[in-house]
Amino acid sequence: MEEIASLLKKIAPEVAHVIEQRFDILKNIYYNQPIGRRALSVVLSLPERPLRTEVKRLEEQGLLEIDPKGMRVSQEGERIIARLENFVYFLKGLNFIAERIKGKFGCEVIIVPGDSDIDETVKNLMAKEAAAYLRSFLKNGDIVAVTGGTTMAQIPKNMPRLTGYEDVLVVPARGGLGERVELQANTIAEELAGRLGAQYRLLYVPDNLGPEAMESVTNEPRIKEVITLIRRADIVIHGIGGAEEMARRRGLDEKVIREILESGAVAEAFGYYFDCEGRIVYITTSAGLSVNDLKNIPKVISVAGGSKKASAIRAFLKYLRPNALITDEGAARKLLELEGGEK
Amino acid sequence: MEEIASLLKKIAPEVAHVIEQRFDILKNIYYNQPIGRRALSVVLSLPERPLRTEVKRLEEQGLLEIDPKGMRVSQEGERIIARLENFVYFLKGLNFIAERIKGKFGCEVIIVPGDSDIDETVKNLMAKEAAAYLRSFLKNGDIVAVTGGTTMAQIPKNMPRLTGYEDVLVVPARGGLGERVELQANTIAEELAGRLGAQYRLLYVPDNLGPEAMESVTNEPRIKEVITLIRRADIVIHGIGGAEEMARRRGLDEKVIREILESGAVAEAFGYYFDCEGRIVYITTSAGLSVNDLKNIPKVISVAGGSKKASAIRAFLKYLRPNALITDEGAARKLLELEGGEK
DNA sequence: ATAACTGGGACAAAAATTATCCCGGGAGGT
DNA sequence: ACCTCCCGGGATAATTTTTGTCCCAGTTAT
Repeated sequence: MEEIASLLKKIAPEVAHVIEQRFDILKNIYYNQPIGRRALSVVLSLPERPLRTEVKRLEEQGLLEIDPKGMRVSQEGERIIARLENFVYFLKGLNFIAERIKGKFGCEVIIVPGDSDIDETVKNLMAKEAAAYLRSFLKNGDIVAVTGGTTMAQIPKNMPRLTGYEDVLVVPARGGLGERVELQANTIAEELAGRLGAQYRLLYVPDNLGPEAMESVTNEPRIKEVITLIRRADIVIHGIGGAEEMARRRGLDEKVIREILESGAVAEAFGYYFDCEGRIVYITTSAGLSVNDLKNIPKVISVAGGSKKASAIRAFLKYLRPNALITDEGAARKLLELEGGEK
Repeated sequence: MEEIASLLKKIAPEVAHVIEQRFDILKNIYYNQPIGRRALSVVLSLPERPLRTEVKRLEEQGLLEIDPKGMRVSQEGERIIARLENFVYFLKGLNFIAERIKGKFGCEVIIVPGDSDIDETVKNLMAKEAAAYLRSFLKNGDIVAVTGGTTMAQIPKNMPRLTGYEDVLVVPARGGLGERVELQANTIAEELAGRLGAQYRLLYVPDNLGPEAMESVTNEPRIKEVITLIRRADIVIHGIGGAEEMARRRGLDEKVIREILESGAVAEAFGYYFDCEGRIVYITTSAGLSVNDLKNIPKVISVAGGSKKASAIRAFLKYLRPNALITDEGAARKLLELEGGEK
């Protein structure tokens, strides 16, 4: 596969673009179906007419079904998407990039093609990889902790319904995050447990309580029990955010935000803010997993993509080496660029 | 490889065409180098301007070197050609066709892309395959018999210079064929022996001698010895010709030609003419291997291509099942067509 | 010398691609 | 039962790309 990709790039480089583009189109239809020609042309930022020719070709190949409701990918098209993603991976030389990142940061690296800053559906690809990766070693008895975020929210949706994981326990890594419900860790934990046919426990603790309020809440027996379970997690899957974006999404005070940013924060994970050297510069008061606990957790999986997040990812990786990083092409390329520029 | 080819055909069928065309171009430059743009446009029957754009692309990729003497393929280009041929094989679905022919005729089938009726260089591909196939089982002590013909003539040229075959003996399958010297069995035997570093014995006996003349010639001790060796051959590599074409090339009388054709002859091999059912309808008087001897020869390799020869190949295969058939796309497709039409 | 190649450049004609409309129809919300 | 919105498909004109066909200067083999 890898060899053919390089062969193709040599003999017909323009062709690579065509294939990548068709993959993008197919993928975007798949995750937005049914969708119309014009709406699609907007999300792909591709002129309508060229899109139309492309779509027509795909339809002729039987990969697309197209009726007055809009376009959908056919069963055959679905099968093609998976194989195509794999091929595009090599076509873009992502295997090479993954190898280099692995060399620099010493963790497993999985890269999906695309840039989630430009194309929302790329998050689905990352989530699918995360789900597949989790599944590859998940066993009964494991405790899985998850965080919130847009990419994390896609993981349950990209996990097939399974059986045989009745003794798995899914928990949120930390308390409520003041985000939209569907992006909260609690929601994601519950949904993931649903897909796995597993148990789940939730943790409702507001962020940024005062010290004594926090104390009294965490001493509630039922809450205390959940926190204990969380700290004993075998697997953590978490997102990484940009510092400013996350601070705003959590509705922090403008003053606090300025303070955080002035201290050099670029990344956020688990409610901790990191500067570009991976130093902790601010902590959101919250219940659940602290980053110190991470060292005792056998399997840490970081999931984050988008070229704008590259520096955040880099900062977090400097703080902690996870077992695996699942990211996208946009972030991966930028990450290498940042690293290369420094050396 | 096969899977990627089918993937590519599904997702971007036009691309397949581009790749096949570039392969054709590269291949034709390789076998005719150095060659100019215009001359190439003639042998490819491709308009000059499109060819020019293609050539420019290939040059940009470093596959072509291009100077005032003409175009040549670079070292990298050479490496690409081999890999590309293999890929084009699957892209054209020749694996599938080979399987079907094998099923119908029960012999190994090797198909190379292209049609030697249209593109002369395809004969080189067949010859290269024949050479590689021969090499795969040739061992010291073997006697190899070869016939004449345009495709056969390319075999020595596509055989690398080898050592370790000092005890191999290469002989012509039959006496002189009244053809141009470079296409005669004797010449080919000598050249092949040269490449292998092997021994060779030649056989100069004119075609169509009268019975008593033939008798006296074949009783010559030295000639008799060679004929004995030929009959003991372990491996025979032979071409198959169209009946009319071969009769003319041998300079037979117009009257005889008409007679042969009227008896339904479509194919020629070893000086024997076959009708479309594989029955022998005419025999050129000549010394050497007779088709009866073929049954005692462990390894028979038939090499012939070009869509116009499909019916000749079919006729010969009905007469005798060789161990392997090495042919080209044009003949293979036509062959299946003929078979399919009958069933 | 000269004839027959070579690649590169130029340019008008033709073809394909592009952008941008409009139209009739069905779905979903009201 | 309506009304509105989005759907695919068709049409058209402007624009870009591709195509065919020259000529030219240099190189090589005769």
